[in-house]
Amino acid sequence: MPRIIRSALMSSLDQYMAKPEPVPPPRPRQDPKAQLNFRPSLPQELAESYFVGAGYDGERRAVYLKLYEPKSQKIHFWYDNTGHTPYCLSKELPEKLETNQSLVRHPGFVKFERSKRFDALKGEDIPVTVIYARDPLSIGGRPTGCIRDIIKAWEADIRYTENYIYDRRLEPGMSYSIKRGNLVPLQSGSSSINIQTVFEEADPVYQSLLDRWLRLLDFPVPTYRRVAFDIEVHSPIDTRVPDPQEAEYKVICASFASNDNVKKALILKRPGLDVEDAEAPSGLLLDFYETEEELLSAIFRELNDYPFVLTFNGDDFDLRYLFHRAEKLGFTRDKIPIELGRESAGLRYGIHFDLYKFFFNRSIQVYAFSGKYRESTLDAISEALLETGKLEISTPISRLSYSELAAYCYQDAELVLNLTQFDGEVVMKLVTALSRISFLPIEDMSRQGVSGWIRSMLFREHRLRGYIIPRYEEITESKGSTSTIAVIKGKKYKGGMVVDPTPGVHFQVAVLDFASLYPSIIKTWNLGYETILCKHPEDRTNKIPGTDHWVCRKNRAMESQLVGSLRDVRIRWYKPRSKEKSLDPSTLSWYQVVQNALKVVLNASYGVFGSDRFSLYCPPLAESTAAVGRFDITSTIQEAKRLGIEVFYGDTDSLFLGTPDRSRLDDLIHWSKNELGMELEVDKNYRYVALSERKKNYLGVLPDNRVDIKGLTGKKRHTPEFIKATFNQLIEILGQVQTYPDFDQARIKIKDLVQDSYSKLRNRKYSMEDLAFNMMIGKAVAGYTKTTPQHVKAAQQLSDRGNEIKAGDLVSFVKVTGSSGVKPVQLASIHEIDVEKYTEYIRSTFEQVLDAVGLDYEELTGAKKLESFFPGAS
DNA sequence: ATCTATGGCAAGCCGA
DNA sequence: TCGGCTTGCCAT
Repeated sequence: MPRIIRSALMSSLDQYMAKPEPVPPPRPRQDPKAQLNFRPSLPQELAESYFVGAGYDGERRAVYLKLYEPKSQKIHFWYDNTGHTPYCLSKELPEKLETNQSLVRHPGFVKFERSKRFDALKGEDIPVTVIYARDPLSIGGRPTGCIRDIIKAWEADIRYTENYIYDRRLEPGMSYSIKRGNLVPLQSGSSSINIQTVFEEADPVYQSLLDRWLRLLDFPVPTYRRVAFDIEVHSPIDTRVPDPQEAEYKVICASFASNDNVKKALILKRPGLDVEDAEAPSGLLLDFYETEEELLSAIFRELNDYPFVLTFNGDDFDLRYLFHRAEKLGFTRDKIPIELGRESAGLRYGIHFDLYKFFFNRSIQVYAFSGKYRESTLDAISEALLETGKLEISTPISRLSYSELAAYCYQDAELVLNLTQFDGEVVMKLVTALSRISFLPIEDMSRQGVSGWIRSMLFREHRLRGYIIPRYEEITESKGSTSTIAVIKGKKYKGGMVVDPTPGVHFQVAVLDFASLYPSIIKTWNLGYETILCKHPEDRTNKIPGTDHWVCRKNRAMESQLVGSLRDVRIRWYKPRSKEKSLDPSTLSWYQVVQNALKVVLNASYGVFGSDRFSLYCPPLAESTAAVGRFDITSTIQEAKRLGIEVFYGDTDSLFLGTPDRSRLDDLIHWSKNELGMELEVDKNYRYVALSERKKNYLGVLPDNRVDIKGLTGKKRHTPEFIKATFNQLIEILGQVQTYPDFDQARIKIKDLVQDSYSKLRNRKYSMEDLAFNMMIGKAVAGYTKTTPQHVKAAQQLSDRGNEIKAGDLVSFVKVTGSSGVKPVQLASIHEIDVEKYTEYIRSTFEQVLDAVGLDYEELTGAKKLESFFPGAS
């Protein structure tokens, strides 16, 4: 066909794809599976749509993108038309590689191509050979016989869709259109912010990074049309969770809750249950199905309708079960809209977002949601974030009535949906922001940890700059290991510094900290795997204080620039704006989300280099970062003392300082900026701080009487509830103290408090739940070989009675008199409680605080004569 | 089989 | 009985 004609036909004809077939008209439900063939929309023209997903089509041997068009709220597909092919790199020349028969005869081998890459470890361009392959599995992924097993290959263990995204400079979460069959990025140019004035940066490379982040992070987030779903499976044994691989039992119910107001439960009719009796809980639609085939077909139709499908553990249960169950019932693959991976489950049409995986991620748990939920169960997370827990049912699922079953099943779907809707949809916004920062589509990002996000961001930057991505051992071999000795046995290098506290009560204390300490150090010290311990002899004098390491003066490190620019964008742009009350609520909420997403990534950006599972593992880099941190805080303390400022305490990046007058603190802040290049900020002011001799243990009272408690047993999770409650009352009392003499009053109140608690304990007025210690069991009971801690003893007793305890379970136990010393709450009675042990526990918990404020526990409880260590008290 | 790092405390176990 | 070690939880 002549070229001209072909191109004229491009809009109606595509060489790769079958023409879209018209959707068949609805038919009566004779064969429920008949209408399930999934036909993707493959438009030649498409208005601006969000790039939300990517996959590889093995048949067509091409990457496809899932594009979400926000107006119609539908997913459209675009297949690669650039001829991009899987590849890996070799440092050998083609002439040499051609002699390797198993390589050139490999069925997946396509061709060699000479090319160049910048080798950042050497600091020079090197020749490389690009080895193209027929499909990604030929490069790697099969158990044996892959190209990467035949030769020493570079960049051979990156998922192909990720490779594609990096090479094509695609930006997940951003907007694209399709014009004449081609993918076209939205021409937004650069962000509209004047970089130079906000960030005072002259380096053009650095400026372009700042500009990139602002462009990615200021771009709007669409409303994602989505449905949450959940299934219930009949199980003959009430306590057993059905195996999704076997899928041997019937699916009896599925529920859907969507943000376009679908609330329904699909129910399988069962003998002995009368449909007429079923009364739907208000607003919930009940749909009954005669056969399981019909039910599954209806579920699949629903899944094919939504661009986003939310589950809680759908990867490992719901979707997996449905897939295998459908196969068992004779559905052919093309009639099942689910694609199973090894540890994930995807959908043909939409994006599957498994909230369990995302909320389980420790970075998300700790930094994004500041530890509000402790267990990654739907119940615990909803209770913490939505303040609505699950309804408990006592009847086994198999014996519920239709309406009970529907209500029970639906509430899970609704909770899952709500988890993406509360607080102005923060979760969907957060996911979008993280996807843009990591250059990973939502489905991939949400299933990886923060190290995967950082890896992806760095790999992408390597590709962008034409750097070869070093192999793991190249870095460790050329940079060696660490030069400091860790304080804690078994650790690789020395970490942060903790200042010995000055015990006592200190009034008017300012807490200063370095803004993003480690990321700032990575930025100002030009730290990266390529610059630390560089090849240039003249740079050996550029020492990292407190180590034997040096850092390059000539080349800028990519990590330093990336981490530094993310840090700047957070500190100088999003963080201040996230507190500006004058902004409209939705902008404000987006800034808070971005600020938080950046915090999550930045917090991990130093640690990953010290993790031997990280692909750019570089211990001297992590070590140097921590060493500069110690240097910075030590020199700041020195300077503070020189300025006549008292230093009471400090930990890693924070200093507790006396406040002689504000101007002297300003002097210190300026000194830090000028001498260290570090931004020191006043984080908060305490009316008073109580310090004991213990590090990481203190109590600080804020001007509004709120109290910060750090590290004290009374606040820890495992502490029995009654002690926590009493402890909180103690804190309440101390929060009222304004000046020294007020401690007199406080002491009397505390005395009453403690005595009251004692008498309740002796009279067995507390419930078992109040008395229970709650400890997470870190591994299976059998895994404790060295010692048998108390919570393990309790778990053992439960196991003996057939109550299986798994790693990660919370064990509740009480201390009892008798040989074992402990019993799980379920098995103990109030009369066995060991009052002495509990008395002792109260004492030690309270002493931690009372010590610090100079009150003596013995006196308080009347065990010793009344006398105070306190100035101002009699 | 997933996991950024190190420093520090309390409690209890267990062998010397 | 003492002290080192294990464990869990927390601070940064």
